[in-house]
Amino acid sequence: MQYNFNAIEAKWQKKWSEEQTFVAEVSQEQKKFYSLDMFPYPSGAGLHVGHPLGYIASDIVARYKRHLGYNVLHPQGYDSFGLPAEQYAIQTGQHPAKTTQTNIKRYRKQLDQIGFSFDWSKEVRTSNPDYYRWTQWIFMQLFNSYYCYNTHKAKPIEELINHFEEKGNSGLNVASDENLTIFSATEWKQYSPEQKEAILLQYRLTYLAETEVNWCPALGTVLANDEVVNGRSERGGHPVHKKKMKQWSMRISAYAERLLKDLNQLDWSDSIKEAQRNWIGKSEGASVCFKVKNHQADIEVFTTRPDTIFGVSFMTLAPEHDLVKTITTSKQKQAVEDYIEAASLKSERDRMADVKTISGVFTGAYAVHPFTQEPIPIWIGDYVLAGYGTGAVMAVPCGDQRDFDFAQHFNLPIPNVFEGVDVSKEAYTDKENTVITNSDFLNGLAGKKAIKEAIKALEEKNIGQRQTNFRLRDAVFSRQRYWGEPFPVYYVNGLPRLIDEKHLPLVLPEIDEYLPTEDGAPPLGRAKNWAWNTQTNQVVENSKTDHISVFPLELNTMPGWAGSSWYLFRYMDSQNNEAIASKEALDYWQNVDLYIGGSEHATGHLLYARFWTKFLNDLGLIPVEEPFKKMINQGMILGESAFAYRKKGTNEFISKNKIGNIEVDPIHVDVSMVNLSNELDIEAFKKWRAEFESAKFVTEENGSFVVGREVEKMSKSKYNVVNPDDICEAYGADTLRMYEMFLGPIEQAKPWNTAGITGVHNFLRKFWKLYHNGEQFEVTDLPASKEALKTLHKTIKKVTEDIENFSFNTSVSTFMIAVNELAKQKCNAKEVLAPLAVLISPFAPHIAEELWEKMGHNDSIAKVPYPKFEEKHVVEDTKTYPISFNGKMRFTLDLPLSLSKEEIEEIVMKEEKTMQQLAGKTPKKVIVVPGKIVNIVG
RNA sequence: GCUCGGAUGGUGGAAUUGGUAGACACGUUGGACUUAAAAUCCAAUGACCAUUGCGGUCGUGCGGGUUCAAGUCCCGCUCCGAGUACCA
Repeated sequence: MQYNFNAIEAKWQKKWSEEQTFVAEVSQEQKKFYSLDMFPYPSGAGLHVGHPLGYIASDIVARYKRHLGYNVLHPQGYDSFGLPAEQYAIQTGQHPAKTTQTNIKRYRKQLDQIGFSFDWSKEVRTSNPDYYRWTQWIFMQLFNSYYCYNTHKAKPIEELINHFEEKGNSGLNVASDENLTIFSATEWKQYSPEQKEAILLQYRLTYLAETEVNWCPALGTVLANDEVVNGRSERGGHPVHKKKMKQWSMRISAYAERLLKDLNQLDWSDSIKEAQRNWIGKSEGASVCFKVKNHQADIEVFTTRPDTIFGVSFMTLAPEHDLVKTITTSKQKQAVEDYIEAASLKSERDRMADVKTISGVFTGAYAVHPFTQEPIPIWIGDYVLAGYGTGAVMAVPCGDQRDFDFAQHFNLPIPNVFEGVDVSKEAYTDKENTVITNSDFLNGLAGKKAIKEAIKALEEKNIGQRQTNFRLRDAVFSRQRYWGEPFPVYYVNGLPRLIDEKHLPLVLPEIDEYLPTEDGAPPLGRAKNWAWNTQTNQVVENSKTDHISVFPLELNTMPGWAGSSWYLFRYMDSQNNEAIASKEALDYWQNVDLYIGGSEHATGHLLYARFWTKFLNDLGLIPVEEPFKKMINQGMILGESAFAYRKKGTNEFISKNKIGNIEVDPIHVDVSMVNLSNELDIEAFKKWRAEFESAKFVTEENGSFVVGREVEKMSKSKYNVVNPDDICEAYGADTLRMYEMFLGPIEQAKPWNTAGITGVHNFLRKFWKLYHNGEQFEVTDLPASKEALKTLHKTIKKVTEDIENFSFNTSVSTFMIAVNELAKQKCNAKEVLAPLAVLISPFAPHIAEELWEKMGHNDSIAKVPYPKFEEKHVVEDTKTYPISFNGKMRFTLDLPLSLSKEEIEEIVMKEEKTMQQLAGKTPKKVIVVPGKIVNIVG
């Protein structure tokens, strides 16, 4: 009988959906297991073959846990706000909601076709008002909270107001902006409501602040670093420069210590935890205050090496540092301004990455060394970043390589403060093994002791103090985009007010074009109805704005990570209209037992979700402090990107072999427009984007246009996406599932390649044939042979271990070996074949269901108890020993496992082949490891 | 640059604690079946030397080291991938 996978798979997918096989409800009698995937962004390119890799793995575990008797929550949804839909809207004029809807439909069809055991009744979409209502609600809770360092918890802002009313703002140990003005209770009471609100914003967990952005005047918008290439916009090649903008920020830095500490309790890979540790970047040291000569100003720096303070020979400020303009001398003014202008064109990443080009300008001003009172020249240099620490460093060239390089480049002195160390060629950065010299009271001290003494002196002289710094910056939360959650905020006299909870969701308004306004306001500035009437609590026409009862609404929207920071809780009770989820559901499902997704989210999504979880826990809204207990990071399935090369600054494309010395920018082209010989379909390319319609092409002699290829992340923005649909069609979902697992370790990245898929497909056909005799289904009730039972139990053991270790590729191999063996043994005993079907059902659920049904069962295989491994079927009494000479295996010998070390040695030494190998020589040593190996050393 | 990964046959990969390197597949080659093809089945397949058989040498990105024994541990590199704070 033919293995008709298309029919079988359609049949069972329909059945699972009709019978709601995988719907999970809170059940106090059953232990829970929450298996979650990072939900997809429904891109126009469709689900690509990289997505299912993780989904298949989590589905295998979900199905496996059901066999073990767990109540499994395994939901799926869509991260459906985001830039690509908006970009598409700009290009085509279609509403992002509409294209998103279309894309979701396609994703759903593709997901269904792979046979996942998702509970679709719990689906969420971050762009649904029913969902983002709660995202807005959480934003409001953040706005209404501050962070107390004494209790290590977020607290209602009212408590802070009470404190202000009683004691002013001194003596508080709470998270806030820097540069606070200290006020008394009396002063607080005299402040106007506007002044009070401005002060409170300095404490709220989400607040407005001036932040630097990449501003592209031609596009009238802010660009991600990603979208800026060599100081120009990726789209259109327009100039981009740094600009300060007032934006919402999230005070994640308040949680830095907890985010760091609680990593220890997570069952995540060490590498991801390490990445988060480094991202949070806790460093201990001191803040030091340098006076500026002939100015009132102070420059504050943070250093982890206060012990080297006598090695300071200059200071470097970020070009954007506030003081630069005031301290620069008239003589240096022009040079400094030019430098600032040049630096504003560079991206932060370029500034960090480019250590070879050393640049900087002297401001003409001097600081005063706090101990020696010597003047220290103040420079600006783009290796110092404004958003980092205080945006200023005390440069110690003998102890820091970047400072050293800077000093050497500009001929600045390099005083040595390390005893017996040569610093003429490079800086000496070892903290521990050094003794300080040329440093007054620090002379002769070493390591931690020197640091401690330095800090003590700084504190005594009141010019600095011990300080713990975090690299983690507060997260900018505003986007100048249309397709995101609107802020539930309106402005009274320029200060933010929240609309009342009752009136959520604040629904995204309609606009005529998805572009910024002519005067550079975000797209929501185009909305005709985007003002808030505080009388009726409704969105009304902008023209009604009177700043008395009708006020303008916020024009920014929230970033992509807002909706994904808490979605795991919404799945528990996704239809709830009263709360993010019911208490009952939150208490039962707790948090995610297994989270599978890419490690590229290591420091983005995974940190923000932890932050929001902790915050919601602080408010008592959820019972857990961490969202994801265990996580597995699937390696990326990489795509082969295609590039067309555009001559710099033109709209002329040059075929790969014609480039020669011409300077070109590589531009991603959609892989679907490129054939197997790497030739581009020029007509399709021209139609692809308006800007290419008038492009010119330099082709090869034969008229073809050749593109470049590179293996990269598979991503819509790289236009290199390959879909799983064709594979399901040609080989079936079970084959796709097993093939993706067979490709290699789940955590390892690999380029997509379908070369081996027939092997897996053939395996499933062989598996099917085990249960058949020619055209007839044939499984007998006769007892199985000893060998067959051995094969089965060996397989149970290995596959189970592999699932527990997330080593799915080796379980597929194990199934292949089992089927090869059972086929050889001509086994068709139900005693073996029934448990085998259960064993394979997490991997290939459709074929397993079908065979299970044929074996006479009416119910789904999904919740059938997992087969039990029995040791007695697999015990071995002999071992094939490798006999090595000097570590090289020469022959093998079958010996009983019961033999002792001495007995083994005796037998081996008597063996004729041993004599041959030794050729009359006496061995120096014989190493016998029973059950493992014999090694004879000559 | 910095942070985190990775590198094993022609290809994807396997190898529990350091203990027979290359399981399982793909591909290739040869054979069976067939009028033929497909499908299926059987055999060989790391490289090199030898080949009548027994065998031997080299071999896990590169260079060192530890060990009776290293793909695995240590030190130093090279190349590739991811992240780098507005792609998601």
